[in-house]
Amino acid sequence: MEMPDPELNPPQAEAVAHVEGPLLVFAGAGSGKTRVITYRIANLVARERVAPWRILAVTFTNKAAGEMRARLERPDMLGAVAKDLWVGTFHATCAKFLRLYPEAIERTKGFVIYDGTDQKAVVTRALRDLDLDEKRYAPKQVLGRIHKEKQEGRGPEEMSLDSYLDDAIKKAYVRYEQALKAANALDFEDLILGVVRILEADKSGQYPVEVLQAKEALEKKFDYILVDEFQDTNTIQYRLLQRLAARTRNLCVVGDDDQSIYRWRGADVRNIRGFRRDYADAKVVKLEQNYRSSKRIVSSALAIIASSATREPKELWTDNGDGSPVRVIATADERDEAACVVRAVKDARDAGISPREIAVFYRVHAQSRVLEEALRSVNIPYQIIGGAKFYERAEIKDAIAYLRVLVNPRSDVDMLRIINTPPRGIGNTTVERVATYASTQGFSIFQALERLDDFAEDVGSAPKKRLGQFRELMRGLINEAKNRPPADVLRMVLAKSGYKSVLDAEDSAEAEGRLENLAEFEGSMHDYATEAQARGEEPTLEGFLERVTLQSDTDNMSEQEKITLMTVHGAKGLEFELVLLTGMEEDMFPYRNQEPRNAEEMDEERRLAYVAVTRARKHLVITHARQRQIFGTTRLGVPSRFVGDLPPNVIEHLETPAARSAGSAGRWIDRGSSGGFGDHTAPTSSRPRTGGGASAPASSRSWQHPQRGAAATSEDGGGWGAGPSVHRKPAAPARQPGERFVELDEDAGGSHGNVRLRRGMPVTHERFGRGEVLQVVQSSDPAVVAFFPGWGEKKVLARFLRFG
DNA sequence: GCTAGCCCCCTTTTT
DNA sequence: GGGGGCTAGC
Repeated sequence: MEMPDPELNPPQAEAVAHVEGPLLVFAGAGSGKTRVITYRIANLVARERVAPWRILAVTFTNKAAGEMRARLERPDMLGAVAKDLWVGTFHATCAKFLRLYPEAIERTKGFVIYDGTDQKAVVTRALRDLDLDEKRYAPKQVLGRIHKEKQEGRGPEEMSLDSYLDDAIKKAYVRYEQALKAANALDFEDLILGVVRILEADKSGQYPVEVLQAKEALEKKFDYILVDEFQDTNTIQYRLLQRLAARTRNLCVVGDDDQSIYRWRGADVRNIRGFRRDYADAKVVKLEQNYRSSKRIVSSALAIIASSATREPKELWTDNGDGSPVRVIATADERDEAACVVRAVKDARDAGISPREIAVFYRVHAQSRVLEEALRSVNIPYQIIGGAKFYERAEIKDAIAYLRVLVNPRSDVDMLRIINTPPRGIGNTTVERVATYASTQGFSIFQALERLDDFAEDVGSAPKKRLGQFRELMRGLINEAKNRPPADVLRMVLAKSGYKSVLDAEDSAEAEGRLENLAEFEGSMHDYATEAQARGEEPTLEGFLERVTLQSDTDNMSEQEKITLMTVHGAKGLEFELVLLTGMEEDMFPYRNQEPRNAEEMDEERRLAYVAVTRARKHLVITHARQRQIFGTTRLGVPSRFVGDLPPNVIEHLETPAARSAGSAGRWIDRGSSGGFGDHTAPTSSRPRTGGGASAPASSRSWQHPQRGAAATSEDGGGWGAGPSVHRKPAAPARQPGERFVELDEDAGGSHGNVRLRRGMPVTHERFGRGEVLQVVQSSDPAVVAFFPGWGEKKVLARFLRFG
């Protein structure tokens, strides 16, 4: 078992060779981070003779974990001994440990993990039980708050009560926790928090022996801990790491503050600074050489991230060649954009680029449909990551609910889901009665059914009979499920519950689709069984269910000859030869729904754009549309401020014919000298490229950098709603990055700047004074028909109005 | 008790 | 545009 002799640059080698004590690695995009982590692990095992099972490597996704393990298992790395490493996500790792000591967190062996939908169902019930108005306390909001508290490591008792609503939220939190415990269930946060609580138990005598035993085992468990994507850890995860590493302090964290894109779900970049504070003696290594992308791509990325407010000082650079220009293509609308993507993909394929090396990114899933349609219509194979999730389809959730009840009959969320699915004459009223009886007696639904006679007077004789039949069905299934392969259990459940026959009888395309999905689901159970056996594990229903809940969309990415469509978030950690970044318009990317973004949110959008751009190795194509239909409305779009940030000397502006005829003046622009694949966008009629700054002629598509400098100062969207823009040229028909656009509702609404318009909304016009919107007129320069007292109905351009 | 239709809302999403 | 949740009416 010899260490490979990798070619590492000096900082990489430094990080790999570091053995004892804390280590902080700043790993710029494409700087060979994965390589450093794997080599470091190999070094620990092969050279430092550390037992592999005493090393924990935490990754961001299961896929990343699988790849890391696969690399380490290669014969030229560690080979078979790598199997003993603990490699996994925070959640999978904690679940694995808690399965060993479920009593320490007041659960039993078969505990289930509730996903977001299940969690929401529990909260909704809790709110109902507490008689809290669902309007005032939206389940989603309350759940969000509970998560936040948990991510910060606070139970209901430690909650800070800031507003008058918090009292109720605290009650809901308490109830939620009770319900999970009663159901022998955990949510995602519980996995982390549970382990932290074990580790933080003291010997004061108030903790049961199970907890102290688990604590002792866990404290001794790991000698070396490595964490990838550290910038996206949250408070509780960082606390977990600190506790796990308390004994040895051999904690190595790897991250890049510029790629922190999960603040909205609790991730805290400040953990990086916290690490420096908490481990003042930590060795700090910066990986700044990018091996992935061309110079043009790297400088584009740097230009985007440069104006981010808080950054660790570092400079990404590359030795790679200039590469082909970054193409920025103006398109007429989302269909034209999709057509443009199709052409680019075809050209790339013709140029010999493998489809698996091509990715199409967008900011929100809603953008994917049009792209999918376009690709399908020309038979370009694609895979789409995320979006309508397979496991969230009703029939799959139903099947999972049945399976989970078999493993864990106390799981009420699941019982409530299947008790009348397929319809078996047990209506809401009956279900509510059972649920009420159960909760007042402290029973689970299933336990309540076992005591059906005790509350028989509450339900009529017919419902009682049906409840009895359902109970017998479930008893039978539980019995027969024992010692059967998971896929067999599923087939049995679908047959005996009547689920399959109901779908069979329906004879509709929709039912057909559901049956296909269930067949696919069964296939995934077979896959799981095969994989488990390959690892030398017994395939179990519990194991399968855990995998289903803890797996991510990217985990299912295939290596087929297909191009990949995904959100920018999904693209983290990946790389492609060609990246097509679509929808680069203000308010699409940076995305904004209703509220204006604050500076922090804008910074996160910026980092997201940085992540998107740095995924590309050789070619980067950025598209934007002048007009876009999304969420049922048409928006007029101006190029994203991030496009405006790109250095003029690396980009090439192009325009589709449709964009040209639809939009303002402008022509195909092509330097002719551009490398890269096909030149589909380049009719020969070209005029000199606009470049060199603000002196570009106003009539051309000169928006690439008309207001450099100004844009940087209005970073948080200060121009929005703050009256006429401070950094745009109002006279030019060509719109500027950062300029406001108008969103039009079908007949009566829309938004202008950060204002969402409705019919009847008050507006103010400089000459006509205050009025009321009657109609919105969609055109390249949108207008409204409004009624102004004293003037009557007037059609005025939206950009001359103030709203309110 | 069931279901058709209506209304509302809409980031990103791991796990 | 489309999915999910709720209501009203059968």
